[in-house]
Amino acid sequence: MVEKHLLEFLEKLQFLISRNINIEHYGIEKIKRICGVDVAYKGNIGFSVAVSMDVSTEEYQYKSYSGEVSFPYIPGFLFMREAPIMMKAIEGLECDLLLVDGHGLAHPRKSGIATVIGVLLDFPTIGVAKSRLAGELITEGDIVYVYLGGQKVGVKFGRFFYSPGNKVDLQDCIDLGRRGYPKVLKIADMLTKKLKKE
DNA sequence: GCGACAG
DNA sequence: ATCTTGTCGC
Repeated sequence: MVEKHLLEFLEKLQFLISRNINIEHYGIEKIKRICGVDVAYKGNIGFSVAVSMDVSTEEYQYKSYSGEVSFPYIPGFLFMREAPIMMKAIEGLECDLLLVDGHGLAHPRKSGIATVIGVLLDFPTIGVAKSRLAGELITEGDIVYVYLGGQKVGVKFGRFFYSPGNKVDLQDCIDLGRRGYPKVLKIADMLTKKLKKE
């Protein structure tokens, strides 16, 4: 159980982080290497895997980290549970853009796990989630947007949600989403589950 | 009070 | 996320 005063404190940190987001166009086409990070669990042990892949050759390398995870999963506070071990797995890998399993701006306080990691590392990140956390879906033309507080904070392609973490913009999310579910995340998910079995 | 709720 | 077999559908 997590005390109310701690969550209120964490909310303040999230507002601080959200005020430090840099929304700017990156340009998906300029990416040489792309990274993806995911986590799987076996009881209270978390296994995180970060995959770095060359966009043109699809050659990839990965790094993993495992350790006890004590913070519980609380909607809106996923970063406290997974960001620490995700960042350990990412450490040392080289890439231009990092994809995080979870939301970025499409969060109640515009501070999803992809945003937290992006701001802490001062690095370009995009959150890719499998389900909605906040906001409403509005279709405009051929794009389904996630609206929150009257502004577009993400997009939905197929069954996946893409939202800016840091140093990218909605257009980058659209360009990424149109390419289908990122291979690096698929590989990271696969490795993460394989790792916890051994 | 009730429903919603990333992984 | 995880617990879990077969099964309906593209």
